[in-house]
Amino acid sequence: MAIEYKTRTQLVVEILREKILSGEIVAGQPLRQAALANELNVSRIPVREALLQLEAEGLVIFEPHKGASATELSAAQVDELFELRAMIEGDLLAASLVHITDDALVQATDILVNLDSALGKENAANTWSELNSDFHNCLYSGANRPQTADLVNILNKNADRYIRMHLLWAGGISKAGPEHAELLAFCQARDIDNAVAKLKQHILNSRDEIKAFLLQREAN
Amino acid sequence: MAIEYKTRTQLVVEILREKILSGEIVAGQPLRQAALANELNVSRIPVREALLQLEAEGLVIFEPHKGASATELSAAQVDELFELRAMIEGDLLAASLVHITDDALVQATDILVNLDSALGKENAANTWSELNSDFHNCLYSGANRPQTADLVNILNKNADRYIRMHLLWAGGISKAGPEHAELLAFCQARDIDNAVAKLKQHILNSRDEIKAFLLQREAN
DNA sequence: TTATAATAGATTGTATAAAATAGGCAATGA
DNA sequence: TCATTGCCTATTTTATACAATCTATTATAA
Repeated sequence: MAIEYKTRTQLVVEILREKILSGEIVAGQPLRQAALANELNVSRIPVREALLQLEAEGLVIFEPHKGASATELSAAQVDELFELRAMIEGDLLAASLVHITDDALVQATDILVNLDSALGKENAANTWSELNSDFHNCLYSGANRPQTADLVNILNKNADRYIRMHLLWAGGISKAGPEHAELLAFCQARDIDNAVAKLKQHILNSRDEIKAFLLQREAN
Repeated sequence: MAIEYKTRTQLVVEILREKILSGEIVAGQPLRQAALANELNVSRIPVREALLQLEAEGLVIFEPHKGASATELSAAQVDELFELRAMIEGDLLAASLVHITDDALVQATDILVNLDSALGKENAANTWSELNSDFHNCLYSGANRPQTADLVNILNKNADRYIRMHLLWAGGISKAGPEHAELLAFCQARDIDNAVAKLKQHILNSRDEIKAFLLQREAN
């Protein structure tokens, strides 16, 4: 297997994204380029370019001469984000199920097993959200729509921070386990209508749980 | 009206985007940082950062140590892009029409007048596509979904290059004029279902025209 | 006391210079 | 002749240095 070369910028992107998603960098907090460069032992240029990339992902916002900061979390944004996801991912799943291979479905089953067993473990949030993303991407693999898949991944990178926060708080999206199983069953049966309905319901359910948590927190 | 400050990076973004959209920079052509910096009379750093932003918009692709190039145009991409637009913009319009103000509709009417008269003029492609974008955004102004609006604008920046190309070739999207008028009429009547249907049809029609052109060109 | 202007310090934005990497070409050996 | 190796050049990537801009604080005047 070929090793893939990574530029420092790319490494910094990954580190910062992880810190934002995990909550180590809290929303609204200004991101000082010099401090980050010092901490990561690189110059400011790769840090700057990494922040620009994260801006494109929506995790960071830039203001000229005022610098970057992690974007805020709000219930309104969650609403919008998860509704977009429900619509686009629903469409993507429908397109995918027409052509999806048995291989992909077997792979999805495997991921699901790991997903369930990940919940109790050490740093559940990281593993869980990664596997969760793998599971969904696996189901969309038959769609053959690269641009839409990219878009979904960007939206998911944004949704991820909310999901992780909720995982840390409540130990998990309560209904996710059974919902995943049902979704997979519909997919295996190539029952497009029910699969799409279940997927949308699944996404909107997690929206509701996360929103309830955020509203409660905003009240404080 | 406050003038807005622009960094050199932002200026370079605008210039390069314009060159790609207008076709002056052709797809696949490598974009040499040093040459661009020289031409625009800035250093390579702003050029680099501008290219990174354009990558986020999908107009440019980066390969480590090989540099950037304008992305290729293909009929398959048009299909995906315009179907995404039809879905998302349809949803956005539905959400918007519930709350849209009369002011916004009057403004849309004005834009439409300019749009029609722009067709014959000097550099029709630029003006037309800008006004076209304004018109659509105006109709979506009631939705109050900033994240979705951002997404739509990114997709439109991508679609724009195809639209401009087609404008240059055929003088215009043949059905756009009457379709815009019909769409606006449904919006003024707050007839959500028909408005959304018309919008989707409008987007998918332009897709068909553009795809036909691209397929013909690819055949050569 | 309040508001406005001036100044200092910090931080970003940009330019220039140095280091790292990829791709091509010539030299060497089978 | 063909393949392999090492070197050279073009280009990107990163570092350092400097200039422009913003923020907060202090001083001044109404």
